[in-house]
Amino acid sequence: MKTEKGGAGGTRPSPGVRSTLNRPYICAVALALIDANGLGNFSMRKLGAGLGVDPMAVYRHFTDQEELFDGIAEALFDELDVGSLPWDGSWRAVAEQYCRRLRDTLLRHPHAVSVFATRPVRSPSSIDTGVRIIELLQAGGFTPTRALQIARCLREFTIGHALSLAVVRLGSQSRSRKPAPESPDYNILARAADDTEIDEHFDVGLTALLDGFELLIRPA
Amino acid sequence: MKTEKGGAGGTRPSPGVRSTLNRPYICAVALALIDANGLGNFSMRKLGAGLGVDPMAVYRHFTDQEELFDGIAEALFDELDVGSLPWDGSWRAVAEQYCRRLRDTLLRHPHAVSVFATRPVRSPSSIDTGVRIIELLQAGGFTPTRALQIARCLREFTIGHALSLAVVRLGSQSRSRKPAPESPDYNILARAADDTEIDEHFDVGLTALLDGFELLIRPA
DNA sequence: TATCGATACCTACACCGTAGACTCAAACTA
DNA sequence: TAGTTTGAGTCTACGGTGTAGGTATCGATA
Repeated sequence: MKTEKGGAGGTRPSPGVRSTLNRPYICAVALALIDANGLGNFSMRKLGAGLGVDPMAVYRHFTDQEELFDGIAEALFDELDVGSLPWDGSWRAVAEQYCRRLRDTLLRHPHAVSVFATRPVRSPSSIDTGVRIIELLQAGGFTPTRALQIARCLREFTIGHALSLAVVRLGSQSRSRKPAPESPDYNILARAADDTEIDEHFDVGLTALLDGFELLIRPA
Repeated sequence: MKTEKGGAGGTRPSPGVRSTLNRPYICAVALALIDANGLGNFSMRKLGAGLGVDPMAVYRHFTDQEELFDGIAEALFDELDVGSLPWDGSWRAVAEQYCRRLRDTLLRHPHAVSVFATRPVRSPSSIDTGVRIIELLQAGGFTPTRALQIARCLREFTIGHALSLAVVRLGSQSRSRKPAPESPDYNILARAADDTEIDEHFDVGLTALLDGFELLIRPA
């Protein structure tokens, strides 16, 4: 086991025998492992195995596990494909689509949501997106300060929602199930919950938030 | 070191020489350790040391670390003191105070926010609070389904905000600082950020959210 | 006093992140 | 072409982790 194990490189020159590892590819494999086995079952050693490489090889490309996780968060952000947002439309359309895509992307990787939620993403494309959204909000009539506040609120609501949903979905596979309707524990909360899909409230919250922001520039 | 080490019990009968461990006390010590040293430096062994007890003693009271963290989350929730919320006031007043207190409590324990954010809290007092808030929302004119959705949105926004803020505050102690104003990286985002305290937007978002919800029962 | 249950202790195991020294082939220099 | 450098990947090893399983000790009960 020396030089075969083909497929270590994403877009590297010599495609034949063995291209070198690179950050995006390592992140993609790490994310796939987390998706498949859960964050708790992820380790640098298993990542090495998944890459067909010595565990320490990863440390040539990332100083530590923390930095690897930063890379995974950036990969998740890139999966949004912000470039295809309706940048020509209203601030509201962009904000809505941005939040929806962020939510959908995160929920596609429920085991990795907490990785994304627990660090600030500072990749160029992420910063650039932030700038564009704020410019759009300013063009829509918000002050610079207000625009920044709104952008932060939207992001935090969306991440909070995705994290909460991922936690509930993954937890209900192994944790306590809900009580039967005859039980005294079947209270008003449970009854309402039975009538409500657990993820239906995102639209409600997002709309409320956007409506509320609109009141700031167009008072009723 | 056998039977002294006084102070192992919170509100236990025999206060003299050595009372037994109990869940609330263990959680309180664990939380204090996390506050002091960070989540990454916490371990069951260090908890044992902090309690003045063998590390395995904790396993008499919690089946594993996960369950201990569940207990910590419950302890954080209890710190809210939901009993003293203005339950006689409007749904809006209660919702606002609830979110504010949740936020303040979490930010008092920045290293523990992710512990709270990554599990559903199912303690009786937490469930009871959920029920009361939903009843109040229904009394305010929302349908049961809508009430549940609103409660979830408020909770998720608040947690998302607290998590994001905690991450930024803790991260900026050791991570990259912001660029100087002359730098080409000092873009519109950084400029707006300089004029905006990082935590000033919570009120903006919360107000927008509540305004938006109000539109559902009192259309403009 | 004898018994028992709960509580805390101890040992040990498998696994973790990663520091530091290594091999070895490709790339550059003379 | 011969010699050298560089850098990716390997190997070993260390101190730490969660926790399973067995043991000792103490208070309450019979």
